[in-house]
Amino acid sequence: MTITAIERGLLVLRTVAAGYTTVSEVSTETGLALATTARILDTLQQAGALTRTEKRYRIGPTIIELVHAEATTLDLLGIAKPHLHALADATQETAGLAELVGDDIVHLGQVATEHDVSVRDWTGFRIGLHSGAIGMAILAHRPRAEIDRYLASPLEQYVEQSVIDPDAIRTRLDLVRDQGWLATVDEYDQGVTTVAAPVFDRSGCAIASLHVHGPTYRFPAADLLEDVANHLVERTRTISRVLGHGGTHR
Amino acid sequence: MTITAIERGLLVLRTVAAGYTTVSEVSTETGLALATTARILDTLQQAGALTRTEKRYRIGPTIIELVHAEATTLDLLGIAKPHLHALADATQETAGLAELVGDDIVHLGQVATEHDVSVRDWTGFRIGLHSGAIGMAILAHRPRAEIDRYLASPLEQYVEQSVIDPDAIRTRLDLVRDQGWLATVDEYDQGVTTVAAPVFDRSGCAIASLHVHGPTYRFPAADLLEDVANHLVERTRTISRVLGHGGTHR
DNA sequence: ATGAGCTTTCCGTACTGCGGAAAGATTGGC
DNA sequence: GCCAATCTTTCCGCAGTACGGAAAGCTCAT
Repeated sequence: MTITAIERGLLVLRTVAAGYTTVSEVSTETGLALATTARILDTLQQAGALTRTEKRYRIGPTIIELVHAEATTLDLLGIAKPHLHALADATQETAGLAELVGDDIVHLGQVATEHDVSVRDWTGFRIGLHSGAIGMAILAHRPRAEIDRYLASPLEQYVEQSVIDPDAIRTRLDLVRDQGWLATVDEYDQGVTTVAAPVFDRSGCAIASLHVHGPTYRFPAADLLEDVANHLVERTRTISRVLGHGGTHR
Repeated sequence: MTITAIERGLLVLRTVAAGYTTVSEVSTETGLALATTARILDTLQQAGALTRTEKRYRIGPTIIELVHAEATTLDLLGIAKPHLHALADATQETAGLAELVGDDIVHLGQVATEHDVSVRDWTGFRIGLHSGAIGMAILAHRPRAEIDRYLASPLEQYVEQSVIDPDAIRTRLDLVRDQGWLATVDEYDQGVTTVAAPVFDRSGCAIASLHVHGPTYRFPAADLLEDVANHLVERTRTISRVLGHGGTHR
């Protein structure tokens, strides 16, 4: 059973987008009663989904914001996808992309190698920035006030090895800024090592990170951490450039 | 009184756009009961406002289409606005822009001169393509099959002087193609003369038209029709170029 | 096999959303 | 200025929709 009022709300939005902009035009086109149409239009307007000029309605900021959030995400993943494939091939481990949303990271997508038969898919998963390399790679390149505010708030201990001491986290953030990447062992998930590097937007703020992760017992292979990290940083530099940034190390 | 179900639908959409993508995440974030949240998500998904991959939701095509319709309209009007002002100044009459929507035109905006104190604002008004110069300027530069289909359908007689004979309309369309513009007297509205020219997109199809209109008793001034038409065509050529088109007459 | 956590479905019922009608507002013709 | 036409807004009685607690179902880790 679906909700008729929501269906009608969407029908009215589509009708307005199609160019029928007054109460009576929308009522005629949708077949809804005038009073019903007026009430739906008013509800959508008060919620910001429609705006009203005199007696005519048009699509409002709330709808535009929905798509902006979605389109930005789709663009970033599209740009990153070939790089994720390249990283997965080069390292023979899972490569992934996560973006900053509020004080959390959200996984946008990942690419596994063919021999990773039972790899967990983190796509859509959301977790705090301090949870591991993926989040701290981003946090290190956020405005100072934002970092201070985040570290002043209570930090959740996701696993036994979660680092929640602000000073210890600051040390890690310094490391990210110095070398351009961060590796964490067993923090994001038990038995998983993660190497991550930040992706920058035009303004120089980190908005996402790219990472490679694998089981700690085999990843990274002996003496190959720097190699993986260099591959990673090279890819994030390219992606950042596409987004209008000059790269971390000029 | 507004409609709670529609408000909740929009709240759920905003929550998904913010990165909370599963039923339980959305329920927790919004404070809605699990069953309620599940039903709202399902309704939005069936209407195309959300899409679902496994147990995660994201913004769907219906919402993206809403904004596309709106954004395209806003872009075109923004581009045309300075030209409308220039035309209004040059002719001392009202200049306007209308776009093609289905088999109709919809007025996007108009600019009146200061001495037009009681001019009617057609913004948002929708009417068939054959209603006058504004629509026929567009129809003349649509694909042949589309013109045939339109002229084969019953045509509404909006006013006494409406031309609804397909052969007579085809003659007018030929005229538009020959000279680049069309003038009609008393057809769009009683006592109003309209001069219109088409605006082209990148592919060479007319998607909108620019027009100047005024009371028939004074517009256009004696022997100045060609002058007004030339101003108009010049402006539509510039706008079309911005949209990626080479112009009607190379 | 079992427990935890999440999703889906059920179902009794309260109150939300509905629409016809009336009141109000605007516009244009005379 | 008056009046008719048309559109918008508001009212209100009521039918049935949407609600949410609870249970059933599913998935995954141990």
